[in-house]
Amino acid sequence: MSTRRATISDVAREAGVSPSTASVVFSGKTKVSDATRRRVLDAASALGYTGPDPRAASLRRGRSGIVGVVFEEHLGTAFLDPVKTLMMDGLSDGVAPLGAGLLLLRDTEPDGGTSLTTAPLDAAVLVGCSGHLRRSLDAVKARGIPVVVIEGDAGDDVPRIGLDNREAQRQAASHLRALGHTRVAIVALPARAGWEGGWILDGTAITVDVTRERLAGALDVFPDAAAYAAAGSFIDEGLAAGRLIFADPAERPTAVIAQSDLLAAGVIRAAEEAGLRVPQDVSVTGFDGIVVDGLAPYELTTLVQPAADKGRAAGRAVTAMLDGDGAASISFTCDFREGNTTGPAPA
Amino acid sequence: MSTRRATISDVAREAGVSPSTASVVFSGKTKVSDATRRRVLDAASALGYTGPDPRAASLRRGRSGIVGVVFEEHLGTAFLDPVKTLMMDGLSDGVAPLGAGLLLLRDTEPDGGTSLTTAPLDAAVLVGCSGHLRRSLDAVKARGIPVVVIEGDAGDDVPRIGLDNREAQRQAASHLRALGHTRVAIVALPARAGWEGGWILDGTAITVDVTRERLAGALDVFPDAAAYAAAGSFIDEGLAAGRLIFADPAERPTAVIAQSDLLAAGVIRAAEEAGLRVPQDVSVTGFDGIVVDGLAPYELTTLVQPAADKGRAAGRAVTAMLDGDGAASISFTCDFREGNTTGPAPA
DNA sequence: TTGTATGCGTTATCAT
DNA sequence: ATGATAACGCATACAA
Repeated sequence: MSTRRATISDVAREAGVSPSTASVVFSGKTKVSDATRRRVLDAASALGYTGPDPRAASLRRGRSGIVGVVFEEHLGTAFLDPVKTLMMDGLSDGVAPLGAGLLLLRDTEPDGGTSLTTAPLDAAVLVGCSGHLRRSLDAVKARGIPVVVIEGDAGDDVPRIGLDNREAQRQAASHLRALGHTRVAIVALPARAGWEGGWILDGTAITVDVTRERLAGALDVFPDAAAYAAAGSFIDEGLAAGRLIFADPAERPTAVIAQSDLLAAGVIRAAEEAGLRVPQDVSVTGFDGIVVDGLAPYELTTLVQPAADKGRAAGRAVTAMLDGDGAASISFTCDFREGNTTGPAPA
Repeated sequence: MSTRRATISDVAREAGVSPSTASVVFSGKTKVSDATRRRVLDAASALGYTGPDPRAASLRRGRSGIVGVVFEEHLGTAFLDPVKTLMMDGLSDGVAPLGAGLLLLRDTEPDGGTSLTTAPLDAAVLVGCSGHLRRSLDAVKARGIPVVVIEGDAGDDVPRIGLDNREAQRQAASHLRALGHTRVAIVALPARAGWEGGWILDGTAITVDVTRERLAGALDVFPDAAAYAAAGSFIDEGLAAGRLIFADPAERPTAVIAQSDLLAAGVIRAAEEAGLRVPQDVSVTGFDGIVVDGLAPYELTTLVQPAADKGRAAGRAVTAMLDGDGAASISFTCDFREGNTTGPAPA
């Protein structure tokens, strides 16, 4: 048998037309008479030709139809976070008009592997650029391909998809204050990469933007609140933090502001463990507005962030940039949602 | 400024060497004297050349360095499952020797989007091919690129990464029988795509392989056990199923075999709700061996499946196929792990 | 160790 | 509606 795969020229020859005509049959860029289309298609199936080679097409077109998504963490870790997962969904939508697929990339690339510098990308989306993704950013900028950053700051020339973290968190805090709470504790996201969990003290440097901004929002309302930064956004981390916070009955806060819904879920569990009722004895707020699997019957009082919209916006931004239009930074707004985990401060 | 990006020829000219020499400096395929390498690198940075264009390189090489991963669900849904997430990690490892990245693809592609037929893939991995991914499979086979299937059956000519679902589940069931349990209920995974949850009756067609196999394993030991198939692998689904199962005190089983750890976690919660202690009043087994966030202090009695290994094996299989070697199907084995959620049947 | 020549498979442009 | 032509940017076989 023939050892070589058929090319579009083979098909054209078999069909008795020119290669360009055959090409057009597949791309649909120009009108073709039904008769010739038919002949070309028949020839193609006779030769087992399944369509243009994407590699050649992308060279010729200058587009690969691939958008890289860069995470700082290990893939498995990244997707443990429902917010990131939703964002991917939105991103997937956002690049749809481009007809692009998403290539998963990690910040730290194994040697010789496909990386930002060697992958055939049309554009890239960096997720959570808190100083860490700097190298990736440089690589991408050097290649001159469009980039946008979600949840992070990459300088003025890189469009940024953000969130009103500080204002939103302030809203939740104000809600608690209005309910009469004064003794409040904060359970924060990690202060920096590799953070193992611990209290945030005066000298603690917080390099994660999201953590810093949400903390600032809470402190705007409760300047004296103590904050414990967990090692990650997990229920079990919230549980651990909650145990610390509820350990001393004398110092017990009447409300806990958690920086994520998962942390909040853990805090609630810790409260139950300590024999505290939510919200009668202690109020808890979350952040994100995701569905926390297994949290029923509680409905968190939380800030609902438009995670999927953020992804979609990022997709649209790179699409616009590829079309030669500029893309501006966008800041999204959270929605305050009152659930049944907050109530009046106990007397 | 210059409107065109520099190519390797430009660099070569600038450096006073031939294009092939410049090429070799970047690919490292051949020895180059330090002096010329230096000159080429300098010329490159002077021209702002950041390395070979991946599109051109992949056309020339015949490899794109991209492996497609095809899911049947929406991306966000797929990654809600920790098992899939772990599998992705393993897959990412498995294709590392290939130096390949992972392109996320959905079975049902939006028109005109990057798809199995238009993406520059070297190989593809189909996840969960229960009849549904058939079309994707055909597309990939037509293109003649290597495919492997995880958790599913794609015919004899497609290597398959499997699991001893039936035997493993039988092990858990036997464990329960040895503990004296006789009244056992099963909480299964969905019976088919789009399943909304419901009891599995005699006539119920089960098209999801995993569900069918695990069910068979449980029925091998408890032929009369009733089985409720949930709408998905979520804690809340397990909770709903558990409520049904524990509703009638007279018919209450002393043990529940759940087909996933998340379902088991929900069942445990339902038991607590019903005032039943685990494992004193009711035993619960899971499947997967993942860490269920928020389940502490319970440790599930479960079957630990090597999720990451499955991914790794899939990666290795496509790597082997690309190297021209054949790849055989592999079946992995689960490890039975006894936790504190099973105990002797109540008297 | 370096240079020369060639083609990878396509599609955009322009002419017919 | 169809065809001729010319890149797209690179890596390799082979010669020097």
